[in-house]
Amino acid sequence: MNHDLNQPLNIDDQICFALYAANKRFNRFYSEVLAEFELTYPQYIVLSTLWDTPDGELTMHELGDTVTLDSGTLTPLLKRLEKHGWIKRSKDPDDERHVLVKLTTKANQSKLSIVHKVKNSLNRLDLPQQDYENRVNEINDITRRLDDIIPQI
Amino acid sequence: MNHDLNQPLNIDDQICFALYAANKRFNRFYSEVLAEFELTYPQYIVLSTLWDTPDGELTMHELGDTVTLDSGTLTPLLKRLEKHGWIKRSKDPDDERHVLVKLTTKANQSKLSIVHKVKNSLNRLDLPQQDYENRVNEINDITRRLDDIIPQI
DNA sequence: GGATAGAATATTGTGTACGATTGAATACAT
DNA sequence: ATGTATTCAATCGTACACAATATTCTATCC
Repeated sequence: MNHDLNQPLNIDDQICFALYAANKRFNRFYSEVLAEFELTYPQYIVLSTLWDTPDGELTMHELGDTVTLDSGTLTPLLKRLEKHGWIKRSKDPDDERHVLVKLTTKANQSKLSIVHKVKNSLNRLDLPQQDYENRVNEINDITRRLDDIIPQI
Repeated sequence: MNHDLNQPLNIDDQICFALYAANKRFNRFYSEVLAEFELTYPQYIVLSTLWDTPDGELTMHELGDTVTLDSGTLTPLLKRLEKHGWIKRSKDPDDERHVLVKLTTKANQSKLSIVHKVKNSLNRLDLPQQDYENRVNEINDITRRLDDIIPQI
């Protein structure tokens, strides 16, 4: 894998190529880190979102809004998470159109060790805190700019 | 789509979530831009790579190295590109294990209008040139750091 | 209160991604 | 020179990602 990051591609495309490549690396990185928990990267993102929710429960709709995924992606992903005992799906008794997604005890108990391992692995990136925050802000700024110019969905 | 980019997720994960989100936006962005040419984003990346090659020809192996994709992804993608007349695949007479991927006349003739449209669309991002280059460098730096810590393939 | 519009999720179809396996062609070692 | 190892590409299985459609439930209007 000797991908030359500085090869003279179309200057205009460089930022998306860079993001495309970096995202694939993170995919591989998280795959390895999460392998022992039998979690994929998108599954971890979903779990993280739930861990950050006060009562660990969201409707599919809210979840989809947060991670920008539609039911076509979320339904099978959540079914896999449920099959492996991370979440429980149930219909909202107040409105049976909604599906409630709730963390299981297993998910709550595993949170610490999973987050710990991810944290330790990411530390090896060795990025100063200030750099780290700047880059997050800059990347999010790009996302915002893209959201502005993409004919809205 | 009211994804709050500043929500208090695990600080350690923020950079990968940011990349994950930004990459998805670019996917959507390029999908719209490339729709009229019946090209997907990864297909465009492959074409771009070939356009940047002196004689518009690479082996699958070289192509895979450049875009970091293996045969499992490239073979079907290239078959689709071939079916739509963008490239021609052929066995290397000197070593029949290699598959040569070559741009067609259609691909060479279409380059200008496709690149033009992409360029114009990306201009709407409205990023100063210096910012643009800095961000590309910073994102590529993250890729390099990840490559360093991912047990090599 | 029954027809209809609207909302949320599920399903289907296409296209990446990638690990693992297979198969064909070449290189190599003795 | 023949058997073995290596190298590529293709194939297979699993898992996203998303557009389009179908399905189910709720709200609304008359």
